Amino acid sequence: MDISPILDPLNDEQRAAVTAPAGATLVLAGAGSGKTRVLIHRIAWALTALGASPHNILAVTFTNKAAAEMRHRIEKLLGMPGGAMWVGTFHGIAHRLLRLHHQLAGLPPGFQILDSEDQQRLIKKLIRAQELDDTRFVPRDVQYYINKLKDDGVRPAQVKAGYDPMQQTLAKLYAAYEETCQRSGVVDFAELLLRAFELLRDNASLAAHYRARFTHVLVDEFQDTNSIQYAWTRLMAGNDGSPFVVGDDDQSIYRWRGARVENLRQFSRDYPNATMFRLEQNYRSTGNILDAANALIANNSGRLGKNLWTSGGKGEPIHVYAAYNERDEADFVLHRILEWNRRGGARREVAVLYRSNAQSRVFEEAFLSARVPYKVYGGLRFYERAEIKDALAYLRLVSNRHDDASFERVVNLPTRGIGARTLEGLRAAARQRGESMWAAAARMLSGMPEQKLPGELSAAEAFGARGATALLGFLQLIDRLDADTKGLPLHEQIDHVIQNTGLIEHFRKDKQDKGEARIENLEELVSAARGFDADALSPGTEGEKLPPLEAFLAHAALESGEGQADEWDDCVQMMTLHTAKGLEFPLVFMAGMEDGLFPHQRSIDDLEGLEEERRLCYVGITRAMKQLYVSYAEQRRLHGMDSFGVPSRFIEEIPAALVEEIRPRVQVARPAIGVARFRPVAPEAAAPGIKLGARVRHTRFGDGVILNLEGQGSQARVQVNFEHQGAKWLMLSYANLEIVR
DNA sequence: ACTCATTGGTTTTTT
DNA sequence: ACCAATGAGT
Repeated sequence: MDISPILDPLNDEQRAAVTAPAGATLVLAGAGSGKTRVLIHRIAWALTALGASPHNILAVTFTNKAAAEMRHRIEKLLGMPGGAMWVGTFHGIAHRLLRLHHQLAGLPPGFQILDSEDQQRLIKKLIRAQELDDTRFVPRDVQYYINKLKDDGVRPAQVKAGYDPMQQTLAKLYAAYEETCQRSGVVDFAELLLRAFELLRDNASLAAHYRARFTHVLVDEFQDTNSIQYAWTRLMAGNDGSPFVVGDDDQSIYRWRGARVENLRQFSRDYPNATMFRLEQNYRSTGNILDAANALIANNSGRLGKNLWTSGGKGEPIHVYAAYNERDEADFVLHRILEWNRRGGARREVAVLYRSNAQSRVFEEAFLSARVPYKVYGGLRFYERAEIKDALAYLRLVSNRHDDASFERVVNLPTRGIGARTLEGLRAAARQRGESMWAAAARMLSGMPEQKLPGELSAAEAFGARGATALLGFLQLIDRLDADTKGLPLHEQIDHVIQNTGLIEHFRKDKQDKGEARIENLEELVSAARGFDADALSPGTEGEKLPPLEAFLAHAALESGEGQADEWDDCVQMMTLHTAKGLEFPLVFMAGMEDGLFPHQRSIDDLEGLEEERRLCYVGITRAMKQLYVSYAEQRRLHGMDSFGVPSRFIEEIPAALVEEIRPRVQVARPAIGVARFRPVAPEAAAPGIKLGARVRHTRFGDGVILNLEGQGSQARVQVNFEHQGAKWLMLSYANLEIVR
């Protein structure tokens, strides 16, 4: 086979990495240095020069999108289908393993996947069931606690709760949660990974089988792996196997969800013979943009070290705009985009990046009124919509009666007279016997004589006559749906369920326009099912055939369905900095660059958090190919309150030589000659009594002492050390400080 | 069971 | 400001 297409498009560094000898390999790849390309060409290299077959390849990514792209590009490069390769996300591949070996993994054959919303609802139910104070045990926090333990591989039995009653209760909740999941036959996302890990850890011969098979294990975005993913990768690759991992410690922005950058270092320790490569030549951005990124990230400690360079030119400076407020900022961005447009630039080449989703609003309003098409990424995805999840819950019950989460979701939707009382009785009964709600209901309503446990109530006692009838109706409904749809094609199954559960009527009643949209979404679900082809999604199935309904449900949970339909419309792209990772745009705006917003207030105080924010900023800067605009608002309406901001510290970390400040348009009356703000104004003149050490009062921040003064006239700033809020920089002209004493 | 008012809380996101 | 979740009242 001709290997020139594999090696020719590569630079020296890339080629060295791609042709590395079989064995552990670590590629530190800077932003825009051809990371994915190296991964893909490495696979091609393994298949040609190293004599591997597609059967031997396991390639793991974090997102479905990345996995799909990888498969696509390999097949294109090699000109052949790579069906026998395992290419997928950590979760997808873990899922596949668990389906194949569900018995060894201790799972029922039809187990289903709990997404994080389902998980939270279930946890909430458990907290209530244990009659705990849900202000002390916040479902979200408990969810985080449980997932953290799972990410670290800790099972309930191994939790060290000590004598702290809070910890003990949490540990009890974790145990109860696990029990419920196991009984219901459902698995959450963290559980997929943990089970797959334990499966290999506890079954030496199975692990040996896969190690023998996957002689080439490749991992993308290695800096995003958590402990379990890393441990699993090691089991899969073996200690003397050939893991080929690619990552960039400077782009680690998911520490908050369990990612461990340390895994990059750990890799070198665990594989002392590993070859390491650095990709530092950047093909994306101008020199100025790279210099800015390099300078910024140099402020982080403990980096593995990397300096991006380009053979291209310096390009334009980084533009910094100090907006008066957030609307002025949006206006500014809008006009620059119109200008870009006028000069022949496409809208899809432009990205507006921000720290948090709420910030998109002002831009949307500005774009809307100027009729500039835009697309906001993020937000609710298809399979996460309430009505879709309702329909899926029915389907899940049809497929598995013991799924309590689904049971609770739809037992009274649409309302059929199964109220809180009835459910409480049912929950209590189920808890007492340690069975699912379905099982408890069926048992109590069967009318069969049974042996009662002491203190157990009869159906009539527990639910009342009306509740009992209604509940029986629900059980019969589900059974009927199951019987009526057996053997039907998937989409007809789903259509039948939607038509016969009363969901349509339920949403039709919705007075607002929402009901209509919901019904359309349900119809869309049917057509999604019609187009669903399980084989196309996980090719190379070797006896891992799943009933179509179950395959579809797993698909819905694992791929929440990021619609890529209108990606090619010519729209301005708007998204958070996190979402932007891995993408590139000729023109990039980073908006809302104010301390407290970015870096975010909640990360500002600890070093680790701040460094992660800095990496996020690094990610943002390195998205830009040709032009980068950075902006902040001196005044911003946040949570309904006006507040004054100071420029993000990250702006100052960009060398001044690379920056060109854009002066705000002169407001209101033009000064007669020259620029007023350059006229020296004694601080006293602007604000009497404002001097170092003075005690001042701020309407929001309270009392404090002036630490520092800077700037002149309308640009004057003060740094005040507030008694309760700590030190803050404020614009003197907006801060409205009152001198105390 | 549904409607309306009040309350709390607001980073980032995949799977 | 805005959303979701809760609680009181019809």
